[in-house]
Amino acid sequence: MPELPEVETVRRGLAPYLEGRSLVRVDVRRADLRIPVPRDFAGRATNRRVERLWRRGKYLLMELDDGATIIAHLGMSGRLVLAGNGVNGQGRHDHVSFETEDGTHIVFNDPRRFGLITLAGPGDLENHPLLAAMGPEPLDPAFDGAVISAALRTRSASIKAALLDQHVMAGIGNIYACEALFRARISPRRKAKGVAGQRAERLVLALKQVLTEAIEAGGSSLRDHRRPDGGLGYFQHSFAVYGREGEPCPGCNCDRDETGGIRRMVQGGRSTFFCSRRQR
DNA sequence: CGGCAAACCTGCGAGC
DNA sequence: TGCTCGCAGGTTTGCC
Repeated sequence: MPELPEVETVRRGLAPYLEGRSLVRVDVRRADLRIPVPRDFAGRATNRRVERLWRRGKYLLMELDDGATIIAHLGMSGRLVLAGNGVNGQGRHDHVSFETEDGTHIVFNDPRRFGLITLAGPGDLENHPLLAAMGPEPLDPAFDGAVISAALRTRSASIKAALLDQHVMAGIGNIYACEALFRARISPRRKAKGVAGQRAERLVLALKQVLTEAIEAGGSSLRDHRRPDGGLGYFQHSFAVYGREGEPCPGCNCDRDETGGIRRMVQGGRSTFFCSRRQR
């Protein structure tokens, strides 16, 4: 499910229930996620207070009062939801659950188990292998044309592939890569190193805008994404190209013919949606 | 380094 | 109704 806006939506939804609260009970019902939940996970998290719920790229991070940090990634199908919204903590794919001191139950549910929950000890987060090499946050004010140009300058891969590479920048997935390239009018086939100057400026602006708008809309609910309260995001209604193969291009209104309309191609095994007339 | 395919795992919709 | 196929928002690994 989750790219940066969806993870940020989850963070915002859960923060009021977690920040400043102690975890009085932690249950691991299934530990064989993408990387195994550590054996001592429940013991190390129980009776710790959550100081801060924050996000790095697509990772949700729960900083605990002993300096350790719970690391969660939702993979393709993961959810972190408040119990009671169709999830009770006992379901087939309810793998980990947390209960806070005021009786709130939060459940990590992930049918495909591409997600993970683990824990970094005090001081270990910065060097944690999952996070250490991650690129900059696209919504950081310091993320600008110069930063993105420097990150892309050495990359001969396509710009679409570069956007999906979490070492280049953090949090972009297939949907927002397609949407940002459309807004920036850049061909997904263009070499990443060819995105500099004005193109880089347009791309930075497009990324910031599409991510911000998506967060404001509560993310995109296609198959799996739910807000922590069970509610739907609705940014999917604002997609310009993603999943719109065969439709007229909303930018130039070109219709489906030799050169126009929204087309789908496969890059690196992932679908790319684009308008070859508008994106160069 | 790059590009690609496959692997991880389950569910869903389309088509027959 | 029921089966098979293809596809899915992510990431890693291995091969050429």
